[in-house]
Amino acid sequence: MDGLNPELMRGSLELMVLSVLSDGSKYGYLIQQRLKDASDELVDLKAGTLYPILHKLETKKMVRCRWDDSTGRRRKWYELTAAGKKQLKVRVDEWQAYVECLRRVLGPLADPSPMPA
Amino acid sequence: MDGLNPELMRGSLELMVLSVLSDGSKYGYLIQQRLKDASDELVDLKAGTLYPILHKLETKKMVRCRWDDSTGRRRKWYELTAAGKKQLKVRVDEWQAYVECLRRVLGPLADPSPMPA
DNA sequence: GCCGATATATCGCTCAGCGATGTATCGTCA
DNA sequence: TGACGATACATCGCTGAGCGATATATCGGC
Repeated sequence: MDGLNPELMRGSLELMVLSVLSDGSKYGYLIQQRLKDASDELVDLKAGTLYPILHKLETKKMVRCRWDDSTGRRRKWYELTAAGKKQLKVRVDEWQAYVECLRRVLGPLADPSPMPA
Repeated sequence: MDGLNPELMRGSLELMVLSVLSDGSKYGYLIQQRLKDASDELVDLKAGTLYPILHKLETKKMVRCRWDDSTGRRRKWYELTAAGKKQLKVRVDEWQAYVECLRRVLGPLADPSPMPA
């Protein structure tokens, strides 16, 4: 995590990983890069965060994985399972509900208040 | 927390408490109720969560507080300090940035996809 | 040959949230 | 009157996410 409040990110990292995997299988390091790109450098998942997440997703059968040793670089490719895709939808819905809820709680504070005239 | 993913809420609870205090001073239990109301029952802060947050905000001088023993009910009223109001603005901005960032990361997934025709 | 980037893995710390528990008062209903 | 649920505040200790630190190994460029 970089420019964003790290406390806020807690809980949405798994969603982000699932999301990045939704447009095709990727290996860990690539996921990390894609996430950084997609977020304008704001989300920079540390290795100590990313890999445990991937292992957890694998245990829960949300992703399947396959080692590729054909190049010098050992790479572990991850792909969403059907359960993973379903889970992603659930997580996105949870996220939308959360945002909507916060909007309600924040009330007028949530509105982009322009410079006072 | 009730209908929402509790993992997601982590990190935004303090923001919510500050937010509820922004329209006037309140005591703990009242904050809890207001938050529940404002969120359509979705956010139900437990006492074991709320009071430590308030103590922390007090320690950080984000709120000032005053006991009211005039009624039988011992109540501790909390009020945002100037620093607290400033902090609230910062937190709201962080929240907006976070939401915007997630929208970018989720990409097409973030769009409300209607029933397929 | 050294260094930074690529690539994965694990251990252990920190800290937020919260369940459990404790205390005390109030209003209501039997 | 006594029981019970709501009001009102507090603290202890557990769980689990995130991550810093550390380890290992390969690759390309200078």
